[in-house]
Amino acid sequence: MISSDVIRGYNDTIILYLLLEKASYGYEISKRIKELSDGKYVIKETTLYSAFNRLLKKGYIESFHKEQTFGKKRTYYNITETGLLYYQEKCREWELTKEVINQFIYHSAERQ
Amino acid sequence: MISSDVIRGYNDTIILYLLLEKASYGYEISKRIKELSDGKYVIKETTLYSAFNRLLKKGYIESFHKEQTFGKKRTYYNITETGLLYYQEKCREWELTKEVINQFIYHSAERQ
DNA sequence: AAAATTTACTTCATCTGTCGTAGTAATTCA
DNA sequence: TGAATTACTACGACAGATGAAGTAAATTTT
Repeated sequence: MISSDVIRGYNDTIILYLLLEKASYGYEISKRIKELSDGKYVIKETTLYSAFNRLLKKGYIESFHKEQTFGKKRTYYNITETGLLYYQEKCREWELTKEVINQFIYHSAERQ
Repeated sequence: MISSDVIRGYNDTIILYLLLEKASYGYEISKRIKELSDGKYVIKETTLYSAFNRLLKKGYIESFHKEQTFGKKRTYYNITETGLLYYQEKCREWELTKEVINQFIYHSAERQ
């Protein structure tokens, strides 16, 4: 299982990525993360919802409510323009981070 | 610059990697990190020394003093057997983590 | 020779993101 | 009808990173 210290700081990015696909809500996002990571990463509920609050405060996402006659009332989230910019910046940062950490990792065979 | 949240939890691994090369001490390790990362990552002093303490407590490194007639007295560190095992585990974890995060990153061109 | 810089740390307090525990409440499934 | 799933919220604790500040010896610059 993946250590939360590594993912830390990338949960926001992961969430923004999923909101780029489409507006969504907590439960759906958590399912999607598990799905896309092949079950290798399961985000904790509290981590997810505290990430939403952080992202809202920073203005990277917006919340709204859909009219719905079925199911429990959900809070949906949308990514904003600044949220997109932040996401893109994080993607560049990730490439850099990968390079740096790779430098200190023993790679079992030939690959970098 | 690299966000500390990502490196967080990999500082220990980075330090262990450098101690695998040879026994070393704080200042030298910090220089080496900067050097090997091409100046892309500079570890903070307090981060480094608190990492040493953590690693000592876990038994992943050992400290000793070299006899020296020159320079200020240094505390040298060695990696232990369990330290090596931990390092190897972290390397495997890193490969997994890369895969997972990559899944949520927009890659500008074709590469994975 | 004095002053500034570099080397080599230590202590302490604060911040942030993660996560455990717990609770609420509606809806769907058996 | 009871259990499980969906969809959250509140709160407190913890760990790692970091800023600020200080110490002190050694080296380099002026």
